Amino acid sequence: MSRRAEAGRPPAGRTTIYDVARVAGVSYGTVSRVLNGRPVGSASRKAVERALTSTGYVPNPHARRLAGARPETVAFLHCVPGGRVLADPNVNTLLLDCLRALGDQDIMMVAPVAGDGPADAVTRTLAARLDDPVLLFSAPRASTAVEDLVHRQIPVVACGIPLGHERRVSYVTGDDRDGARQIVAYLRSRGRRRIATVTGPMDLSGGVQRLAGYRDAIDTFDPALVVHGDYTYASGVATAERLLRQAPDLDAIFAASDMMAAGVLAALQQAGRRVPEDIAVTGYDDAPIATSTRPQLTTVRIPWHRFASQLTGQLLRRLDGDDPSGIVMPVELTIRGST
Amino acid sequence: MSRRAEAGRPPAGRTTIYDVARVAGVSYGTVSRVLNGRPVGSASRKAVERALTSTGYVPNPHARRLAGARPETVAFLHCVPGGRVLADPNVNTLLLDCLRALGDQDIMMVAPVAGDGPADAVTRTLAARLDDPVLLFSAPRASTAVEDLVHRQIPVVACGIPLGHERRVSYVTGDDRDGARQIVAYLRSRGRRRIATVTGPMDLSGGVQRLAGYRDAIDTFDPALVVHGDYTYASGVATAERLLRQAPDLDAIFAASDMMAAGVLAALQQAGRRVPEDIAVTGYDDAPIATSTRPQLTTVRIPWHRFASQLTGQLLRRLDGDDPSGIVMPVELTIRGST
DNA sequence: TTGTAGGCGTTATCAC
DNA sequence: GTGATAACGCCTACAA
Repeated sequence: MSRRAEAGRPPAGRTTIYDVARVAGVSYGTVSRVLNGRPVGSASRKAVERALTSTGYVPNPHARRLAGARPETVAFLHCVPGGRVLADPNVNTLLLDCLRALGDQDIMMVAPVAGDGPADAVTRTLAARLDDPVLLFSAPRASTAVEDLVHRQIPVVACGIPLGHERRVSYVTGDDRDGARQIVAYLRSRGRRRIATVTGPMDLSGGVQRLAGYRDAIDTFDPALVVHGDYTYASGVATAERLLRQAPDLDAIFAASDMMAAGVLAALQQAGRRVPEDIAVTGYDDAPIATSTRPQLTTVRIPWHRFASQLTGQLLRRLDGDDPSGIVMPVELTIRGST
Repeated sequence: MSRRAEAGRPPAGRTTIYDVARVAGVSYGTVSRVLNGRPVGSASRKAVERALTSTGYVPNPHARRLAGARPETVAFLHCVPGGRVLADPNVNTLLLDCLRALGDQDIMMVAPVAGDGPADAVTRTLAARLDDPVLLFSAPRASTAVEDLVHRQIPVVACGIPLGHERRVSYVTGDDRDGARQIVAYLRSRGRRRIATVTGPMDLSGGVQRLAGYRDAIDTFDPALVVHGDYTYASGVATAERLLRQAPDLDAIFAASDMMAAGVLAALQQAGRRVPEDIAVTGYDDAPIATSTRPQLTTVRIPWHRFASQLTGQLLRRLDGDDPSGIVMPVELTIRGST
């Protein structure tokens, strides 16, 4: 006796492939073939299609997965504290593009919902129960969540290099080191000599690499010219104030994100310094805000659309069984009024 | 030959219940029993537990579902235009509570991710691919998404009465009609005679019922005293301005949400009307904002915590196979300075 | 082109 | 208590 019957109320089981087969007068194999677009005689095909709509058949995704079909949903995981809100415009852009591309493949995106708490703990909890392939954003080096996902053999594609897991998860990243190098070199070419930098988080590849590029390009390294931010506007304001105190003679600030650069701009204005006359300012990302500050930001443009398409490409490849791999996108200097 | 093998790389199949059984030296039935907390001899149990950790076993949720196990994830569906952001503080509160309660049952919550577009179209797209039980917020009367979910026999629990589907989806709602009645009656008892109302959307039960309660409680109905909002602050501002124009002699405004009431307050101050001296204002919900306006809002308190626990209760019952049912929560008047 | 036997990893129901 | 053994719904070789 089926459990459903045992439960004591109308069977009401969803209609299965078998029901459809019976109605159509063919074998269930044929129905499956129609469902998967395999060659089928036009007579049977027609019969099946009729039966399909007349019975209101809906496939059971679990049975599908169990039988080895490709996952039809991917999870979007953003490892930021209080991470439910998509404050990051870059992520937003990427997300929309990916959504569209995945939709074309009949794959939907889903985001695990979490309460509040320490970022890593929350992320880990979420990851622990995930079963779908994961699109990963902002995973810090120490993330135990990634560890867990990899161990459970869940395909992961990261945006940016997943520090500590470079070989086990696929990723797409901009060439951060080169971008930073370019922009700092440009500042020097314009005569700037005391160039400070506001870095991103040092447990994210972007933070590390953009700092590395900065060091590549400057002449002599002065610790007083380096302060650490977290990509947010607020941290741009705070770090700029600190820089002005500890290195009042600086003549340029390279912020590792446009959001921070905007904060830097605000702080400088507050302090009565003129941009770019007294101090040149640059950002990174070419986010929407880069053109709405005043002056507009010189920055490094990341090709977001191609970036997104590479991301979904990586994801689809992993779904098809390919091994993890990394892709580095070239970036390009974009000069505006802030320098 | 399995597709995995066919793909030409190490099988690497996740460890199954069979593997565990082999390692533990018991039958896989026993492993399953341990996994599900059924009675098992302490010797075997110990062996299984050891094997479980030594093999790093992780259950396959699809197989589980297919075999009839209870769903371990529910979907959170919010039918608002551009619905990704949780701007609504009430929803937020409910969500956190539900999250916790469901977590206790080892159920996780997931939100389908959508791009932009007309609310109903987006919602429908999302719903169409959902397979988990759904926690539904703000579903308008005409929602085709609900139609689809119900047809596919997916358990749905709504917050508020799902107009048009009252009998086929479970719900929890506050007693909106009674709440509105109470608050308007209170206004009258304080001598107010020209009482206007800013309603919620008329395709949501809250909008309809709170208006009905208003009509129950007033003396004579004057269409000039009724304007429609959409629960947002902005609509509170706009509708208040309209009311002042079309009924300059009003002496009270009952807004169907605290957010709108806050907007009304702002508009009245702008217009130079004193609250409560010239015009009394009330809200609905007892949202956080109700105590941060000035004056604070007289409002109708919905017992959010009990509400949330009823919501998850309804959900769990549906998961256990119970039929859909509705629960109406009593509400209570909360008097503050705005009246 | 079409039907049929496995198998995917669990749960639940049997006998033992 | 414990071990076999059917489901669950679908996909895919393989045989016809």
